[in-house]
Amino acid sequence: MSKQELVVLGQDAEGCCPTLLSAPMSEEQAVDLAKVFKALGDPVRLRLLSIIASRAGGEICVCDLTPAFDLSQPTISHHLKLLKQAGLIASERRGTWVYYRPLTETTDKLAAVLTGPGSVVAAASAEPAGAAS
Amino acid sequence: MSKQELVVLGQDAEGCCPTLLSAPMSEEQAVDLAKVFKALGDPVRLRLLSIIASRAGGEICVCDLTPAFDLSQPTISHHLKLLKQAGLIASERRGTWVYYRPLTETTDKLAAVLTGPGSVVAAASAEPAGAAS
DNA sequence: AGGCTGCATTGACGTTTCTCGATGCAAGCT
DNA sequence: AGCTTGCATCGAGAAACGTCAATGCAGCCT
Repeated sequence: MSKQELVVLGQDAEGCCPTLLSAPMSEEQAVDLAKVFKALGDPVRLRLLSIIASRAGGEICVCDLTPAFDLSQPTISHHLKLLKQAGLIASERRGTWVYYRPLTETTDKLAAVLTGPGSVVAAASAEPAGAAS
Repeated sequence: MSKQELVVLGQDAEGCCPTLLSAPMSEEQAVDLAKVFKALGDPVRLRLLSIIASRAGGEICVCDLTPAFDLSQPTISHHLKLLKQAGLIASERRGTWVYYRPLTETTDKLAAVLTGPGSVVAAASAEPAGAAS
């Protein structure tokens, strides 16, 4: 149970105001947030996420994902794992195939964190949705 | 002139729709976006940015920044450089001191990119502001 | 059962990143 | 001029990361 999906980012432990820009953040907060941003800090993972998220049905089979890259299958699998651990996507096995779908709660929260108090985009509500298993 | 500040993210070369989640992104787009996210993918830089951005006057001297961390001065300087190259902060020298200030255009655009079409936070306008120099 | 296909895990290798002490440079001081 | 202070740059060493071929495992199909 050492490498679980990050649930953080949801409950802002300190008590309030999910934002990077309005107040100095704690070391702990920073460490957790950095994990998610780090997951987004790679072109392959960014493209993977964008492909998964833009999928009409809301999910996509790995078998359709792998051929979109000039990379080996284990490499794609590795990147998917990191995205999953960051709480950005979720997976489900159905028969022989594994399907991935985006977790928009996480990206929404990230967007809120990036939105300063004086910003064009006002930080909308951002209620703590109960994280799934 | 090899290591300039990233201006990207501003003009979406392909033509439209600054979002990660509504359509697959090009390799080029992904590479540029990844640089910014990578800059945010470190706890120290995240805290640096949050301290800089939450500063009332809009700017802060490096001399006030360094003692906030258990790191050497060169290390802080290095992280500030990366944040600057990512277009997240800007610096100005005044006399002996160097002051840093946040570039909220960049974080705003990141937030927009992270906001999917069906999201709680609607992708606000996001008109292509003329990029500075 | 035996074999095949889809995906994850392992182990290895080269590259990048983070950190430091040492040094360099610019600006203000005596 | 010399000294001191604030910040950046330069190597160097350790750790983390991205990638691959090889292997493992689960679920189908004869």
